[in-house]
Amino acid sequence: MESENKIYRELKKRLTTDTYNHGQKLRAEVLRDEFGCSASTVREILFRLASDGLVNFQDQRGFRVPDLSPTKLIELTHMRILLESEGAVLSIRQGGVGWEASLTAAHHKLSHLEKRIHAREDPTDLVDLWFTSEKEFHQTLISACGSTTLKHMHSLIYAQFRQQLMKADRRFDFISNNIKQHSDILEAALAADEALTRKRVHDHLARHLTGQTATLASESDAK
Amino acid sequence: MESENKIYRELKKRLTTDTYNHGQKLRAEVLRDEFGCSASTVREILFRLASDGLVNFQDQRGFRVPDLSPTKLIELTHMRILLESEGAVLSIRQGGVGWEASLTAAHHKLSHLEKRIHAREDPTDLVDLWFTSEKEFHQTLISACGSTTLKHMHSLIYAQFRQQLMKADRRFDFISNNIKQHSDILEAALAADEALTRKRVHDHLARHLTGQTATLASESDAK
DNA sequence: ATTTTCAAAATTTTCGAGATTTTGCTGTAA
DNA sequence: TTACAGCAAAATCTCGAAAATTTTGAAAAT
Repeated sequence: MESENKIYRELKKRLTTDTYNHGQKLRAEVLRDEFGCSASTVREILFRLASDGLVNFQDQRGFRVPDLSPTKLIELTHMRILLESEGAVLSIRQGGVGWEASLTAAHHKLSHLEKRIHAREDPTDLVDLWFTSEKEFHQTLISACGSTTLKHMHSLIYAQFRQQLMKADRRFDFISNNIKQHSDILEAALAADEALTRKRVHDHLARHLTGQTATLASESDAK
Repeated sequence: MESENKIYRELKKRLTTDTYNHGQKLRAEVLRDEFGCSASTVREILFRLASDGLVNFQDQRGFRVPDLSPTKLIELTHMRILLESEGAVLSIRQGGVGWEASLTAAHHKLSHLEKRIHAREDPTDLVDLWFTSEKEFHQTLISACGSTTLKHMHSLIYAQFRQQLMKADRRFDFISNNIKQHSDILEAALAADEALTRKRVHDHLARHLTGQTATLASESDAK
């Protein structure tokens, strides 16, 4: 079972990075050969990933990588805004110095990495690190919210979001004004400005929604 | 697999009603005998339920019904408030007459049922129906929000909430002012009053949080 | 040329037995 | 009495193969 978790994590990583094509079939027998375990074990893992929303399952038709879906990406973005705004504000209220410190630390790492990537020509080997750091920054942002449930929901949504975005836009996020947006969020959070934090989290996450209809209720409240 | 889904639904029903005790072990071999399938099949189903948060899994130690946790119940309540407020407001904006009609219908059924239960002495045989109707009312409330993802998250949270509440308070919900609260929500929703709908959804769901610290950020906004 | 039929091939699902790990009991020593 | 091994029983996990189902592809019919 320890190896089962290992395989689970490896597959999850592949599904949230760029390894497989959307719609691609995931056959238990193929993965069994690759990982050196039985097909039943793979099947269990694929069921878990299906519950996570990272894999599609159809009765008698096996498992597939989800299709690219702009609609889905919009929905996931809205959920992230909802959960991260809420989690960030709660963290501001309850986090204290410890939280501020860890958020600053997470931002520093991410910021440093983004600068390195910008400097280079071919950042392919730094991409993995960037993904880890970006995720960690957003997780830290909500880490002091006091709700395991909220954090768990967020991690489910985040993984699906990453999966969709990865297929939708291979140029990734570290271009343009992404660095500034992360800094802006940190600034608002450290200032304990709840409304501003909400707005900046929203603006940061909504950057992929260009031209889309505003279907998030909180959006109208966020000025 | 059709039978697998059947077993999944049956187990889910048991876990969200009162069949098992918290902490109780769920042994694959026992369930296998009961459902007439293999232990591996049961194992798959239990893994799915574990991902849904309705069952706890520990490596090499099998599956258990989750313990009663007041903290968890509070967190789930907060998530419900967050998701249902958002979903209700979005539905108000996008639902149209069709949504209003179905919400009225759902409320009518629930209301009728609650009156029947109040009239009787022993409502045990109506309880099942009430659970279905209560769930349906809340699902209908957010049904026109336009986000499959939001609805899916909500259904996960709702099931866990029901599971926890069932163990925490066996007197159930149809006591006290529950009838009025549902009517209030319907009224606010039909009036398309977004702020009032948020407030009434909040008040309705927060009724179990008596004396608890207010850890939900939206709470302070909801006057 | 298109559709239908049917059997072979491929894939998915189910199953029970063997391997591994945990649990509970018993006896021994401090 | 308590603590700690050692051992037996029970439970869990892994696996490969049999059974059931779907897909494929070629021949026959329209």
